[in-house]
Amino acid sequence: MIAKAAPDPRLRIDPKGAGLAEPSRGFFRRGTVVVARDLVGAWIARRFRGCWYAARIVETEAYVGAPDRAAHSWGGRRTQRVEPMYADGGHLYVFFVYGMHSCVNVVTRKAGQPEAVLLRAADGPEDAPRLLSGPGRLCKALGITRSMSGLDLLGNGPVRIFRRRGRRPRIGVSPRIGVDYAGEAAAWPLRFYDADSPAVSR
DNA sequence: GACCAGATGTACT
DNA sequence: GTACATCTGGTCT
Repeated sequence: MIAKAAPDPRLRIDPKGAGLAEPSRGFFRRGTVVVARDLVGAWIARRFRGCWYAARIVETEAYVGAPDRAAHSWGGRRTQRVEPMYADGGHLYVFFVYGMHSCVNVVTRKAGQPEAVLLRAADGPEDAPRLLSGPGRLCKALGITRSMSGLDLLGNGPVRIFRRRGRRPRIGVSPRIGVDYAGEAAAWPLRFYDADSPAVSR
């Protein structure tokens, strides 16, 4: 049984009026860097008690598997926690960190290739622009918990990704945040963000 | 801006 | 048993 965590009511949407399209499995099986870029401007949605809650992603980071010292799957590490990273593209990897925060990742590539995209921030409502600005806050506001790690984003699950046609955001690139321990990988330009969003940190 | 405490799961010895 | 983590909110300057 999946633990219930309520999303913030301000994120509630009408799924009929949203005009959003769901990407195919192939979208997530592509290279992790490309997916990380394309997820900026996409929407993450969560179903809770029959209602949908959603937010527009504005900041992501790519974690590129065994060669990436910052990734939990670095060196091919394969433990119970990181097992969802080895799933097929389009699954969810959620982990708990610093004793109090959850962080949500979208798994990329094919099964057995442990790469993923961390969702760092999304646009919040006007009266709470910081509600979703940071990986811990984003999880909290959408009610995403560790119990959802390993879920499939495609199909009929409670967490989904959608894309909207039209204007693509202006993308900025930088090294990843909070991975100073990762040696030379800490400098790799694997963070992508919407250069025009106020929810993006630093 | 810098600094720091907080709370605990996870990986490793 | 021990060290530390894909972070945040508060305080102080």
